[in-house]
Amino acid sequence: LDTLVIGGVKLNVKNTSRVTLQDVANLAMVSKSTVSQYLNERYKYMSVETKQKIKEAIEELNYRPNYLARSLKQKKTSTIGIIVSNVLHRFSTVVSRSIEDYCFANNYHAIICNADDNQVKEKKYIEMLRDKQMDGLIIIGTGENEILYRELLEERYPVVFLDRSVNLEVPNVVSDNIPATMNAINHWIKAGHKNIGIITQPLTASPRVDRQEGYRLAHLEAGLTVKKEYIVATEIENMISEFKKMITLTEIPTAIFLGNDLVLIEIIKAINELNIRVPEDLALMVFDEIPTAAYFKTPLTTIEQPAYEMGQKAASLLLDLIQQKKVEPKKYVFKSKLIIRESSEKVIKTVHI
Amino acid sequence: LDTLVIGGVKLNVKNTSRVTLQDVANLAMVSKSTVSQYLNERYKYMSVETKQKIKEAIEELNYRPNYLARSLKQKKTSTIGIIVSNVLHRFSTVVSRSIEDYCFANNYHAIICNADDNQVKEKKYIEMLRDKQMDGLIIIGTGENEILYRELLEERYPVVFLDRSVNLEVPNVVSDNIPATMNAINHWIKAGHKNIGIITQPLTASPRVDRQEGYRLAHLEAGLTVKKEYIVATEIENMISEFKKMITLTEIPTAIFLGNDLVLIEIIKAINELNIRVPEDLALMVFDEIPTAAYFKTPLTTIEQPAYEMGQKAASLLLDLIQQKKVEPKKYVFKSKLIIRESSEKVIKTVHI
DNA sequence: CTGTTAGCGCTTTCAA
DNA sequence: TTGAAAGCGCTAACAG
Repeated sequence: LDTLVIGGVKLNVKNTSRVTLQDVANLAMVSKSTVSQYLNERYKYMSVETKQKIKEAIEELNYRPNYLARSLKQKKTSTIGIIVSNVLHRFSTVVSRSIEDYCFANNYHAIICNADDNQVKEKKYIEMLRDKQMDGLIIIGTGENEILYRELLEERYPVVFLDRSVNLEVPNVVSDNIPATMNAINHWIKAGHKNIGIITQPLTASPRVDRQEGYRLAHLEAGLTVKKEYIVATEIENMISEFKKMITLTEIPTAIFLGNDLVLIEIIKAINELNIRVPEDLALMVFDEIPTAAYFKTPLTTIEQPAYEMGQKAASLLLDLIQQKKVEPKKYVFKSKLIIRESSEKVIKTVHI
Repeated sequence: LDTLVIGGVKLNVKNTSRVTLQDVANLAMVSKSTVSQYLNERYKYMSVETKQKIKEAIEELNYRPNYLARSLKQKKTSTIGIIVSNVLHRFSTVVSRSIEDYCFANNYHAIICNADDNQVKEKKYIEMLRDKQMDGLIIIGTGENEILYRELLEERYPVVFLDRSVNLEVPNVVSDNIPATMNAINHWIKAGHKNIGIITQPLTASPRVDRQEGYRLAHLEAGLTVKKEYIVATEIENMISEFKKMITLTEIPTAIFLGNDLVLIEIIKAINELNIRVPEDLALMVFDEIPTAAYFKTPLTTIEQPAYEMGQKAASLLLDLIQQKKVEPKKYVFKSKLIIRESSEKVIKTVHI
């Protein structure tokens, strides 16, 4: 305890790093509650002198309130948690930045956790965030903790799912994966492609399932058969070898659809190594826009999701939930956009016999 | 309050969402402190039956401890804050992921905040993180809050600076910006370039200053004059127009060094639009590795920083500081690596008279 | 208009 | 081996 003498009055004051509301009250010679009123801007019936005294005491002591104590008492932290499945996706970066912006503007805080596509890690983080009394959660889930998700809902804990949907009564912000992929595949079918492949990560997350489903539906609608050998859903580590298998089939695909940016980064390595020409030997599209897509050796055709808008929507839904406003527990679907560049533009000549 | 009857004993228990330690104690018919002992694994003198009773009560009630309350009492949160200058840099993504990994492995948590290259936002976040009683901070600073930084140090608050150094007695994890840039520029000078440009964001952050300095030193060492018109340090928004000015000088640079990935994304737009050939018309290098650098129309020469290692180091320094271990308040310098690809490889023919 | 009082949910002596 | 009591820093009824 330091001793501070002001106007002849001697006061004990804790050292600067741990000034409390009590210290301010002592110095201003009012009670704790009055200082608390002041801090919470409940000036209704506060005299000008009291206000002034408190203000000076706060400055003098360089006082800052302890949010932990406040939150404990108020039973709210004004903080939300974000579980990101994998921070290395560009999509995740943009989404979490968007959510943070929304929170900042609304005096909330966001804490971002990277589940790293790992179910166990996701579970630990969800529990931790609850234990730290986050007011709510936005989850870009691994999709593999359904029991836990269900528990959260049963306890009426505010949660919004993003990107990856779950079959639960909860708001889901997603993009139109099925129609967007159908549209992309149709573009190729119209250009004459008959042997189209698709590569995604394992089908543990709904967007991957939906993209594969869109691929399938486009084929069915066009009356084309869906060939098992052209459909790969595997871990990043095995992707190159699976790709190599696909392009050594007797009937090689003329076009391949890539499930996301991480898939692209793998496949493009192999394409380069094997000197495959894009799109002459193989046409390519990627789900997810890449900032430099236009400057590739062959500019890349991509599907752009409105990531920023999706983040804003998810954040606003969550804050509404937290503030007990009425929120429909439905899917909020966002439209994504096919951006055609060279990599997909090979025309297949049809041979007439 | 719900009523729960167990073994003929009637107990009042709060509804599931807010089970407290007191509820567990009631159900197990022991005192709060005994439960607390159990939670903190102080089993020393605890009877097997007590342990068992508590265990069952916790499961029965689905109890989870409130970290806020614990932190308030213990005066530590086991959480650190990360201030990132701009999440859109790939470097920041990798660094924060690295720090999070380190924390996860050490039972700490990291909360990431995006200062968005904005001094005011940075200040707000630093204050918020302190008010939330974070045990320490890793700052990739805007560099414009020196007074605040100094205050933190005076209060002996654990802080580590990363990427951007400050002239304070504090641990700084940085890469070798000056020699790395000199090395890169020397590569061009040896190839015969005499008119080399450099474009960075404004000189508010030390890496930008250092990269420009490395550029300058390489010129001085080689006895080449440094031309003002070849040095640009400006906001992203003005970058394209400044670049266009540079390439309409009477003596056009034959090579340009780009300060980071965000600069590249701007400049490459203009290069494409103006149909400038790289490296024939203009050689290019970028500070910062880009995952797809090898697959550009002209594969990009880059300088790769050991971002992951830097994150690990910063995190370990900070945890040491927090645990009162001795930490030298010096610069911890990491070596970056020049990765030569085509974009820089133009040989200038020297004309002999 | 301001102070008293009683907690928020947990930890931690100290005593029994 | 366990429990009682005090208190972390703050807020909010309620009195006065």
